[in-house]
Amino acid sequence: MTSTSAESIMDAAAHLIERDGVEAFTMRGLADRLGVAVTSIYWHVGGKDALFDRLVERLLGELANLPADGSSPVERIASLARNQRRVLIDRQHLLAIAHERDRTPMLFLPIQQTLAAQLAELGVTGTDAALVLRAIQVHVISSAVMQFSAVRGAKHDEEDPSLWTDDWPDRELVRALQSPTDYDAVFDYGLDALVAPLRDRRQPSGSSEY
Amino acid sequence: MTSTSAESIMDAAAHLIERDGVEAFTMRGLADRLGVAVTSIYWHVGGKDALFDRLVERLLGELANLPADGSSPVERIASLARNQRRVLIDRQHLLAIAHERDRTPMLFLPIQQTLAAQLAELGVTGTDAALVLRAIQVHVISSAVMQFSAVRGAKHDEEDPSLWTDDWPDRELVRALQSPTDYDAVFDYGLDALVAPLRDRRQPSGSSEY
DNA sequence: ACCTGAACACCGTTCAAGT
DNA sequence: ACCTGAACACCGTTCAAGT
Repeated sequence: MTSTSAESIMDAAAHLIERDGVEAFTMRGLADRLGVAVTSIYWHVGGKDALFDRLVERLLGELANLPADGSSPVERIASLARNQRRVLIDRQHLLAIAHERDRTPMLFLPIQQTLAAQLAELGVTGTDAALVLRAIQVHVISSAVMQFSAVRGAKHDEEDPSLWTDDWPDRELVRALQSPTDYDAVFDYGLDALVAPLRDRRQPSGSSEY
Repeated sequence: MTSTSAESIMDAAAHLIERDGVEAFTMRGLADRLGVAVTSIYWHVGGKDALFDRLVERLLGELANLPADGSSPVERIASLARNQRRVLIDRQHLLAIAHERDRTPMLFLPIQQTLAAQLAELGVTGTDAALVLRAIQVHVISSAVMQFSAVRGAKHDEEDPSLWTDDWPDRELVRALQSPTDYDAVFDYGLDALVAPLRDRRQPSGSSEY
């Protein structure tokens, strides 16, 4: 009764990828998992490309209607960014697929409108708003894309100590750089810097700059 | 006289990847290009993994000794970041390889020391310096990693206009978001925000905060 | 020391054939 | 409408064999 519908195939694929990673995924492996001939997958969802495209669509769905908590526009923008990031980190493998299929720009879309509304409340509009909006989006998505790869890389190789001369004065810095990167802290630092210029903004009293 | 040394194999591989992309690269294709049997490549440089590792090493070499122009520490930090970014964009395909092999953290290393020196001039040391340093590095590398994928993606698909209701008040914003992203501008905006907190810093008069 | 061809174990995908 | 097995054109890699 493993009714081999398109939807249940996608579920199995997502599960397999989540467990073994994208690079370990094969059509034949998926077919085995489903107890089905490979070719039957082609009938239901199409080839690997179509299957991955559908997975990205799923991720896009999860990104829609994210909550924006906070009592001020700036706080809501930061909240939105953090919530988007959380989903992307939770769905690392789907994010990796979106990346390698050149679909990362689509990840902008789901929260674009909400972000724009919050910026409008701050009086940020037009090309200014577009720039800020994209800067935030690139920060969220690109740092998530890289974190995934970076964290996996950190498990294998030891630090290269030869790059630091032993007489470098700031021992605390050297020690900090030798311990693994806290990507959450790095992300928050960057996000805070990005929204800082928005903090001393008038409410929509007009559009005066300077 | 195409002396098939390890070095000339790497040159050919880099050229092929630069021209046709990473995903189009095959061992057999490289062998054809060199007018040689596939197996001979294995003797000189090893398998595909070893070959890609060497390419990343090359990229690391290019990242060493980047110039840091500017009359103040903050300007030199920004200059360093921009120069690193330029190399990464120029070597997009090698960056993509480094990314998919989980080697992006290694790209931090070549300019880490120079960056630390400039931060020290500003009185930023210890764990503070480590955080700022990593925030800058993540900004440079991750945005470059993503830009590559995003720009290629933008060529295929048209914008999805259904997401913007026609009565959205800010027409200028909608128009700006429909035109392709200017990643240079987005990068500069982010970099500027990241170094902004460093601008109102004392010279190494001490370590007083607040 | 260097290069080769044959062979192996994998891929994704197509297609004619079944029910 | 749904599922199958066989077959094709590719991969990366190993290894015994040549010179």
